[in-house]
Amino acid sequence: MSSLKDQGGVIVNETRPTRDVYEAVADPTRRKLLQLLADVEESPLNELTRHFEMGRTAVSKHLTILKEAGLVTSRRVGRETRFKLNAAPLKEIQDWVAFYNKFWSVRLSHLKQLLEEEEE
Amino acid sequence: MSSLKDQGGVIVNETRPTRDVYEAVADPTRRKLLQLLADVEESPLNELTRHFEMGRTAVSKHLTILKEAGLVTSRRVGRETRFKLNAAPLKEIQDWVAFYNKFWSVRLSHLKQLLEEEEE
DNA sequence: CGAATAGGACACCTTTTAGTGTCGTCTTTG
DNA sequence: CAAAGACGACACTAAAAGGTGTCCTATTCG
Repeated sequence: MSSLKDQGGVIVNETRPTRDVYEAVADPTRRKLLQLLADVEESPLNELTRHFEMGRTAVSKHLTILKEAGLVTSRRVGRETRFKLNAAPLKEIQDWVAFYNKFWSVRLSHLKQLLEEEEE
Repeated sequence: MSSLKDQGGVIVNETRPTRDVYEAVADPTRRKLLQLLADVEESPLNELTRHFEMGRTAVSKHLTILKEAGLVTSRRVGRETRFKLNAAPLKEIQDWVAFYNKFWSVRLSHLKQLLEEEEE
């Protein structure tokens, strides 16, 4: 499924993302996985699973989804599969949310005025 | 339904969010709704529905979810219900994603080196 | 007033999600 | 080399998500 093209180089672990990054990040378990991988920079499934109250299979599925979104890469090392964070796709979310920044700023300036008028 | 507790406070249109903002934003339809509301600043269900290829009921459900996440507020005006953007809860996402910023920055510094070696 | 418009409230359906457990295979290690 | 460890691949399940259509009530408007 995911082609491992290692041409001289660097990561290239997956075909371009097949899964919406917003969706990938919607689940708390998956956010926690990203967090864990941010700390250790590489970790096998077994180790990751230890931090959750669910089975290995479930965690594996979550990691698959993260991979589909391009948020993690994996490589086999001996009998274990090591996962690694790839935060780049999160840029899409950052750009998206940045647009709305102005709205909650504006809102705060209106707020004082609002409070002096009334409440609903 | 939604209690208006104004205890010394601010905004206050809904009981505190009962729905994960990440989840609320995971659906493309709901992101488009936020977009639409960003443009017009207030719009009735009927008008919003016009921009989608789904029934009024479906759009209404999406708006309910956005409300539960605190991302929109609504008020009845005559026979219509007008919805309004409240972007503030998105701050949580912004803060969250900001943390990962450093990871793709690091990546970018590797990129230049990468480009000088080859391209795919 | 009566028709049309806007929308809430359900009941219902199909697909996806998020889990589980089991089995087989490869890798390590005593 | 045999047992244990780490996974991938299924098959399966319960619940949630994302739609639909229908009915009923308020509100507007000719």
